[in-house]
Amino acid sequence: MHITTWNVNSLKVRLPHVLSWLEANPVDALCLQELKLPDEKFPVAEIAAAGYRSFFLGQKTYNGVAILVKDGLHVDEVDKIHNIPGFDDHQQRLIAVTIEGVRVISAYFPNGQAPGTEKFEYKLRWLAALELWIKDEMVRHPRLALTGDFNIAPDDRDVLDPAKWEGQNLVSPEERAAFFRLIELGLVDSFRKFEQAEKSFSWWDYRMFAFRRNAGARIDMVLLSPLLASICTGCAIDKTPRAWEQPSDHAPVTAILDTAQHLDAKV
DNA sequence: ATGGCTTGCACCGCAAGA
Repeated sequence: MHITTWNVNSLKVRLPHVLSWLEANPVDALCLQELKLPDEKFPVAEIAAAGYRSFFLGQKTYNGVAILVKDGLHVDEVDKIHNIPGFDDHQQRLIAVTIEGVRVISAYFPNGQAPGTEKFEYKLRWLAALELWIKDEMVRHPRLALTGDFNIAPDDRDVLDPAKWEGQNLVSPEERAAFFRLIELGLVDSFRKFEQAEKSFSWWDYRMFAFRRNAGARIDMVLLSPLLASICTGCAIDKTPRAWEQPSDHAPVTAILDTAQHLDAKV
């Protein structure tokens, strides 16, 4: 099973990219963030024509998340979740479905603006609620993938110039501590399970020729429960769509799970 | 250097992203 996360920064603008990327990369689940459109404008038909079912939670202008599931895969209909249970939020930032027994979560973590701001406080509250829910969810779903735009660069390797970033949003000690509390729950950063090129990033600012200079950050991730991590055979960032005309500022990140191996192991 | 791009909204400049 191939699971991808991609912050598309407007699904309306990026739909052609999503469709051509899927044609070349027919993954099983494509988790999207920053749809920036209300549910009534979600391009269900176009995505269905490409062979995918859409599960989505949108809103006007901001946020919005979705999971596109390849036709033929079983999705547990009663098991859908919209936003973090128990966390009262009008921002649409999380959706979860169960695909072939794998709990797949598409999450758009708050940006946080800057430490000390109200938005940063909201980010920390959101992260605390997420941790609480994920802890329970991992008990209910031993096969769990938490994917999305984390808006946290967990390690100094995950930005081009750590000295420039010090103390700022995305790398602050509070955010990194919240990220490592997820890791302490047992989640594995699938990207770091494998040898990767140095200076591997998933987001590059639109400004200052950041992509050309590779002035980026690795903030988009697929975290896996221990059971899924044990059958994960690879994780990669695909930089190609970032170089397309009118791109998203984020690149898709794909984790590969050898689910057949898992089923054999369970017998 | 609080700028630099890109998007959506709603009116032609603003908020928000990371």
